[in-house]
Amino acid sequence: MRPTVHDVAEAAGVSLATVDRVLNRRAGVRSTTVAKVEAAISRLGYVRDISAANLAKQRIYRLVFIIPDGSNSFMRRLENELEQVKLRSALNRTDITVLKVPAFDGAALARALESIDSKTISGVAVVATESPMVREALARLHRENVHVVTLVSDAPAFKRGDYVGVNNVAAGRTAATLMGRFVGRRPGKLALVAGSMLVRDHVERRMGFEQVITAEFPNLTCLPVVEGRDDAATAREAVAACLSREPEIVGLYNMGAGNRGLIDALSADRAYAELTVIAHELSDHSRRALRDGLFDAVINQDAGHEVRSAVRILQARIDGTAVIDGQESIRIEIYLRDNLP
Amino acid sequence: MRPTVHDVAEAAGVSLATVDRVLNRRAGVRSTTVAKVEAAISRLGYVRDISAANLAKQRIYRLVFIIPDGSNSFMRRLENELEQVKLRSALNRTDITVLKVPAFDGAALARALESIDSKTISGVAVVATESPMVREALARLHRENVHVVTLVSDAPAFKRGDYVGVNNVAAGRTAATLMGRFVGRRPGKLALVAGSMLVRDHVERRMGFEQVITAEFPNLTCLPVVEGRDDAATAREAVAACLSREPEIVGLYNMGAGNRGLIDALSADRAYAELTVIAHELSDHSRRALRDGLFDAVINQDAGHEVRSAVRILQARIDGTAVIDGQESIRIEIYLRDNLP
DNA sequence: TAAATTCTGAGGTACGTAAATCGAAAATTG
DNA sequence: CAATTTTCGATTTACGTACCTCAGAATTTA
Repeated sequence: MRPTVHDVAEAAGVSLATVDRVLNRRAGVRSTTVAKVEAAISRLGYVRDISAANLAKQRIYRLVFIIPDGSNSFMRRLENELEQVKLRSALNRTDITVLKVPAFDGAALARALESIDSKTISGVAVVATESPMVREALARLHRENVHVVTLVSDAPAFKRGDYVGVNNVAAGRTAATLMGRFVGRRPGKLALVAGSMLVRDHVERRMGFEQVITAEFPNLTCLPVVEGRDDAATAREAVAACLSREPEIVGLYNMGAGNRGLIDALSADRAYAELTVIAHELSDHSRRALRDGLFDAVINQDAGHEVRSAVRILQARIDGTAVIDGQESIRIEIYLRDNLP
Repeated sequence: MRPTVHDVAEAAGVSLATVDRVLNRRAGVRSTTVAKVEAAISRLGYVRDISAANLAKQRIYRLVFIIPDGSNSFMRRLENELEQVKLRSALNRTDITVLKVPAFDGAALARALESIDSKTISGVAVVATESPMVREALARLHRENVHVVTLVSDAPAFKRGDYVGVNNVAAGRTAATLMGRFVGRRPGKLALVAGSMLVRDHVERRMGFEQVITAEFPNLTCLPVVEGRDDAATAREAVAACLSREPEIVGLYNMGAGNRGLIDALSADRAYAELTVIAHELSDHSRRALRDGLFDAVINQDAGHEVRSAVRILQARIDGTAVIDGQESIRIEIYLRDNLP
């Protein structure tokens, strides 16, 4: 049977109240007495029963998720997964509020962060944009003991919280290796498609991609990035124009959203079936494209995993328990038509 | 605020004891009264507070994991992950017992299953071998309300539990697509290495692999399987012999354990660096081989994820709560040197 | 209608912890 | 040494649920 506070009190030769004061770091206990209690705790191997504690405490994990508004499909997937988690959140004494802020707007993000009341909120997960105001707002939260995880886009200047997401440079490198290996030795050009080069993710993916292509596949050259602006029609036009302009293209890397437009453009001409196409984000569209042979590989990060990880990490930080690294590390997933989940 | 049993009792116009009887399916409640209570429950959206219930119930999730003994490295990884989970299991009121049984021994497995006391054990996770005795033992557990998940190797005849693991045919197909695409159009032979063809996983992976190679890469032919017997020295000898015997080999697929021997054999001759090598299981050895360019890709299933999933699923079945499919589905992971976690 | 049986209510204790009060004891200060 | 402050003990209530008892009400059976 697990030892309880009563056992600890008895073993330490103090009263239950004192054990409680030590456990909850309340004042009014001599340091020698603290030591006695802690000795008893470790001697007995006492661990606090968190569910009982939370029951007594009437604890509710009040978390806030801040994600960008707009049409970015990954953000919409995150939002959708958050809804799923919210449906089950009552079971875990967890209350999640989702705040949507305009994308690429540091000031708006900072305002959202400033609006968080550290009296009632104990954890924040945020898709961070870099800016001094944001940094200061995050620092304020940290000072006021609100735990923070940065989601998807790491804010490198803020090192006091956890990061949930992938390394996008590595994701770009992964795409490049697949591209280079799939294309083979023949020379040719590669078309790069991005939603917008304002998105940090896309910048990083491109960097990783070009690094590897340049260093390891000298037969291939990257064309300037085509911007699809997160819109199917625009993406379709842009890709179609690029493909007809450049007959030597052997491969295409879509580093962001806009798979639908890309698929439309590729479906237009049967000759394009020869192209090696690598895209990001597993969705209904990209799954079908994989099955149909239009896409050769899809790089993905699991939005559901990210949301659940963020919640688990925040809960662990609030409870003061350990996080399981293996469980919370987000993978750069590679999908071919054969290993679709 | 969440509604409690008190609220339900009041709303239904009955006493707390009656609500309790309905909730816990105790006898002695008229069906009309049951209906009244259930109406109130759904009207208020009452959900039982599981941690409070478990506290009151003094519930401990007593789980048994049965895994094969022997040198299979994936099983040893499972065992290791189980140890990690056990370290944290007190926090979750979970008590895990690990039983090791001889590999490939249906009778021994059946005996282990029969030894499980359904009075004290509420969930079993088992790496199942197919056999009538095993099937009967699993059916007994099901009859006695012990929840079962089959781990890694699905026992197809037993459909009353959950499955945690990957589709190994699909894993083999994935390896084949990578192989075919990486090798390119040049003709050649492929060496296949297995631990032992007694292992169901390896049989399935081979089937998937050969399916895809035959159907889609006519330039490639698969050589007969080389058996490494899960032993580094044996594997090294067998692979080296095969490689020197067949000069036309362009690729090598190791569908099971024995990466260490394989790496040794490949390191012996610099000419082998040209080979496309795809292996299973991400370990220190295979990571290094990936980094060094000796391996081109590694297919992996996350042992930690599988163990944690099995535990979560069993807990959910015991509590009668829902399982989150996206969280519990095990992925066929592809690792290149660029996306190593 | 009486007797037997089935339902239901009221109330209690328990699980392990949190948090509070209040008085007593101990330590520190002047 | 007295006055003050700090430390500690004993006890209580509460969280939401489980499970028990016992008496009384409602229903069914004889």
